[in-house]
Amino acid sequence: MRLSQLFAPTLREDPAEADVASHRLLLRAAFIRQVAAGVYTTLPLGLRTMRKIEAIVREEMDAAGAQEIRMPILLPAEPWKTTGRFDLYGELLFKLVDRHGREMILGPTQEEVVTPLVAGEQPSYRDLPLNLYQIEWKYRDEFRPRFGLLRGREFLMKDAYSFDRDEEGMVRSYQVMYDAYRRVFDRCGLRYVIVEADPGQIGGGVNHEFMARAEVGEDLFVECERGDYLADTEAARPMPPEPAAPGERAALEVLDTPDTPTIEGLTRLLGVPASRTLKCILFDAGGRTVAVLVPGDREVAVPKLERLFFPTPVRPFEDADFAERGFVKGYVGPQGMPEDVLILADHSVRAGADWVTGANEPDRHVRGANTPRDFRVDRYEDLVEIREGDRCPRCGGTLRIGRSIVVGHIYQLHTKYSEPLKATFIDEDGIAKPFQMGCYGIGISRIMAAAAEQYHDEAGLAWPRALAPFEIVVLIANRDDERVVTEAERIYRELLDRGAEAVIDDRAVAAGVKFTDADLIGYPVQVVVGRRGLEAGEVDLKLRATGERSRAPLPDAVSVALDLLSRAP
RNA sequence: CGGGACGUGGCGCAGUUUGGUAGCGCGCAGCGUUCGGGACGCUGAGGUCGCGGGUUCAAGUCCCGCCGUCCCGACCA
Repeated sequence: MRLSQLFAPTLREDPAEADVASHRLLLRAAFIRQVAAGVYTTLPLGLRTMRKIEAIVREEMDAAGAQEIRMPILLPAEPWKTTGRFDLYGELLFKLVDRHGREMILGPTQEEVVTPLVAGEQPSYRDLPLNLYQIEWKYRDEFRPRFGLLRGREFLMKDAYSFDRDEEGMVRSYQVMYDAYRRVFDRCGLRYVIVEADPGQIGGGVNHEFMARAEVGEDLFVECERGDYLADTEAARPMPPEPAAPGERAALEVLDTPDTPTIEGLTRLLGVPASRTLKCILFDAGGRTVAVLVPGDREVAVPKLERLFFPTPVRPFEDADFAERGFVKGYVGPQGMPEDVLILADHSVRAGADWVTGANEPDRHVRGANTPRDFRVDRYEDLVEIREGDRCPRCGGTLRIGRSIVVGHIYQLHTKYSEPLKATFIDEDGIAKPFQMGCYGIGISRIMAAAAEQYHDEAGLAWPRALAPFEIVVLIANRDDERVVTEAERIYRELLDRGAEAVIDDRAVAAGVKFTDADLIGYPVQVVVGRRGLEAGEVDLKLRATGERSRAPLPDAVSVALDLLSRAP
């Protein structure tokens, strides 16, 4: 490719709308342009990088026995109502109505399409296992698109779906994908971790997230300092603390605490640490009242609670609920809870005693609350949001929190979709059974942004070889010198002949512009052909990743450049 | 959806406080000089100041409404 012909309008200054490095640099280096909030055009350079990611994914998916198909983006809403995801996704779904008044959506994933597709062929157990995948645009009407490609409303995703006759097969298919995913992210050169995660709106059971480490990442994970535990913060379960030693307990005492509905106010008024207070948070789970107890310095992890009640929806009490069900907002305590209220406590509550908590009347709290004397706990569960410093569930070591970008997520779905969609196969015993399914996503466009986050410096992008739009740039430093141009063209030709993805910067711009653009776009290797070098019979080379510069005699320029490329990350 | 900010040539910004000729840098076009890390001179093109309404002799500037974009939060791959 000749840069004089490439549509690559680089920007000299940082665009006003971009904040994070990947967004800023992908715009400046002419990989993408914004069209609307969370919607982007991919320019030639960006397209090349994205296709490299696609190619890696295709190769690994095909090698793992998956078959590529292409499904529509525009989908009827009906099957989504059948599986319940129409309401579950809610506002996050892009919805539209066609001229006949039919409800349609733009697909955020495609379980509702692929499941009937496979079931429609009335397959036999002999046709299984089956794994179908596609690489297509996905749509989610995010509340707040941000960080460029990292959270767009339109994004390119590889989604795969496995169909098995039994759970054992499904787990096997899952494992095959798990291994394929590791190869994909290894080949992309990403620094990543694999964690147990929360299934979110896809639902189902066992699932893993592949998280690219990044300071700007929106997803938090915990890792043990000793390296034996990794988990998404939403799924992480800290080691429960030691139960409080048995012994004498304080008497229950009612205190006047006017105008202190918050833990913060309470600690100030009474001079006790928040960890000695007991938070009693009320939820509604399908009409039933659920009280959740956690120490005052901790937060309830709502996703954990939701999983406990899945598929029954759980929501926090609203103001009206308090009044209707006879609770005093800001002064709720577990003592004297009605029998039909389910009281759940986090394991950490076991570690405390003589709690300060709400008295269930306005402007009053109690001190010295103890279970089972003063209140009951129906069940102890893991219900707190994990935080830095919690103990590792495996070894008791200290847990740290890291930030990351989720680039892949795989799920064991069991019959979550096949059952409601009545998607069955005929088993060996002649009986129709629902498929055991798994689904597997990779954010293609997000990988490009995640890699940009991991591979950049002040000067611009510095792609790992596998993702670079071009591998080598041949830079003509003196365009007016015929010998320089001739040599540069010769080196460029030879590089192409030897299979390198080379580009020649033959633009009629100052050499400085070419250097700056080369650093900004991030070709792994730069070959500079100029008068100064030619006079010494040499070309200059630069390895973008390290900034390392070297020289090579003219006749060896091509092989030295290729050698340097092979050393690129 | 709650809080905040912004919207002025292609890009980055000033001008809005105190209403009165629409500016700067970069980029773009032409000519000349330059030519190894974003050169220089001269000439030139390019703006319904996000949109609509209102106040005023007069609105980029004041008022009202809307739209768009970004940041924080809630939510989420």
